[in-house]
Amino acid sequence: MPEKPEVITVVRSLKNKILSKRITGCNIYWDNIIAAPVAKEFKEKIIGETINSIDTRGKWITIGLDKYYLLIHLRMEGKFMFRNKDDTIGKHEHVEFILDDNISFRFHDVRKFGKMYLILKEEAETVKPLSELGLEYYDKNLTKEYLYDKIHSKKLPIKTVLLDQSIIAGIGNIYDDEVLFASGILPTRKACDVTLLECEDIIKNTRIVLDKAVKLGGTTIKSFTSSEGVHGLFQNELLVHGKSNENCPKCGTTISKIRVGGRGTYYCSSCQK
DNA sequence: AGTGCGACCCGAACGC
DNA sequence: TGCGTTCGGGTCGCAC
Repeated sequence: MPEKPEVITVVRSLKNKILSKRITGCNIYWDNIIAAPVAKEFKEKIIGETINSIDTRGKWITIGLDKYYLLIHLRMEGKFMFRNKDDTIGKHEHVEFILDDNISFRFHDVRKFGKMYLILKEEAETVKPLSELGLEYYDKNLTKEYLYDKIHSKKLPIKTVLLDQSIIAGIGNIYDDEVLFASGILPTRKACDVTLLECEDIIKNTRIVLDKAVKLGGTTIKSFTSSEGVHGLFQNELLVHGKSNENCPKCGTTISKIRVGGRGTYYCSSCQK
């Protein structure tokens, strides 16, 4: 499930493939991937635009065109494929951009959960989805005071609150578990019971865990590959997520699995308080 | 306003 | 073996 480190990895691998190319054609095979504007309009507007930049904002890929930003969310299994213009469309290829070198740049998503928006550049920061996003994990403004202020009145579990993209953008289910383990905090603790000092720990560990994951090219579990043939290595570094019935690497206690806010959650009942 | 939950999807894993 | 059922994952939008 692409979270921030995986999205950064995808963007890195896309840069030398699509940057400065012009979009000469667009085909949409599953309309629901296109969140806005409607598919027909999306297609008409994007043709003729040049790809000037590629970046990330939260878990969104932000592709800077001439007049628009193309925003792409991979959700669980979205990935990109490069094919020749006339190659057969695969079962899970839902959107196709023809580039001016006759390469077909395709969005592949088994679950069809991915989303794309085409938004006027000047509106990008003020309309959904980017307007709803909180701070990046590396943002200097992400301080313990910021986090404490955002969460100290919330009764939801800390795990759930860290998944809230309007507070810190980019943490998903996997890194959430890892950050809370590193911080020694039970995922079920109410956010309002988390202290200022613990907020500092959470931020520090978020930076350590996500930076390391970025260095290793993200986590490859299930079907995530950043782009064709690109595999991350961070799955080897996971300490608790997906480790139910294995031993805690710190104390040897069996790792527990529960559901928190509907999400599979892994933790050590001895190390996390 | 804050919170909870169904919808969106379909392959894999599971149960019988 | 083969069938039917459940699960998971991020985000949106609706209901309370």
